[in-house]
Amino acid sequence: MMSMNSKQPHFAMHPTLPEHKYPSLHSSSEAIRRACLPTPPLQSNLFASLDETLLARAEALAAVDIAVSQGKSHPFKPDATYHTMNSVPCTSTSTVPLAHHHHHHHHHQALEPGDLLDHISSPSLALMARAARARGGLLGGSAHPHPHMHGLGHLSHPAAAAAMNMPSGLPHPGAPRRGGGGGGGGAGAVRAASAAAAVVGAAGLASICDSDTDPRELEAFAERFKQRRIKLGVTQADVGSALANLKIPGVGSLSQSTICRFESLTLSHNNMIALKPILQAWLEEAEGAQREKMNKPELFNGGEKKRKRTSIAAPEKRSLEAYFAVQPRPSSEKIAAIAEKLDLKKNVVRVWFCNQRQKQKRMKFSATY
DNA sequence: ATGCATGAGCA
DNA sequence: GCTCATGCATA
Repeated sequence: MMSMNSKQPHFAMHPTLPEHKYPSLHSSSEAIRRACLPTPPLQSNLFASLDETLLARAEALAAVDIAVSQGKSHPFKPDATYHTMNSVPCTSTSTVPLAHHHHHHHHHQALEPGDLLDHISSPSLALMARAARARGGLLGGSAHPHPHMHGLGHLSHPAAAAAMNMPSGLPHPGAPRRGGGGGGGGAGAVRAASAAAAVVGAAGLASICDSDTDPRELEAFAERFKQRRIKLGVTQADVGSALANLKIPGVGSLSQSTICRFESLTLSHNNMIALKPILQAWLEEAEGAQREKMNKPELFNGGEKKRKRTSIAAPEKRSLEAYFAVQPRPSSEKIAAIAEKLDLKKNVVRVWFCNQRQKQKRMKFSATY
């Protein structure tokens, strides 16, 4: 009972590419908070059980974290906006990889994690930190052909793999556009599209070149895109649904969210690279035919059930952040414990951690220039 | 503009 | 069960 999608068949091509991901870096607030995350004073002293102790400490940490953030005037803004500005001479031509950054270090060692998370901890923490760092740091124009490290490489197709040496992007084919209600049109499938594009290369969209992978180029494009889009008087949602009209094989529509994220570079590097050619194609089309705007009056459905967004209250969120600082990847048991402690559904907590991790990986590099 | 969520593919 | 790309629902 819940979502039924099937609005359209998913394409079975998995483009997937195991690219690497770039460092994450979020910017502002997060960076700040991390930077300032001082040593938590640890004031909690009431423990009943191990879990309780852990939780209490983590929460205490959270409190500290908050205090610090607030002091800076920032409670905690997740992904901030990066804005790399252009302090760089932009040499976006192949060979010029940018420096990347792997700044990914947290330092909440002030409090011993091991201490906190007894079971999980110690060794695992080190490992994870390492792993996280390993994947980070690339991007830039550097062509670091990572075979694929963690679980990302869905490179399953030899053909695709062979075809793509460059960053292609879009990993999976399936499209989760269920429920339809909403807003837009729902039908797209960019992923497949990009796969196709990648494979076919210059067939339809622009071929992917080194320059396309340059973060600076992406940033510049995103900016131009937004500017021109606005000039055309088109909303993000309009762009999303209009993509389906491009009839690019495999490319369907995208949501306002995605367009927004593209413009603000709140997407992963690979995702940015995959979407760029598609949006560029739309932009050219739209500007070419600036006279007609198509609207798809395809409104439909009226009886789907709407998803209700669960909202995690501030206090709980703070606790979660504290846990996250100590252990970004809690075990199932740990998640269950946390969920119970915070009186949240386990799945909600699990998803929260997933999303948190994903956020940390978004583009928004802080330029290491 | 973002938070919470789904779902595909992979391990 | 994770990662990733995306999306609905919302503030």
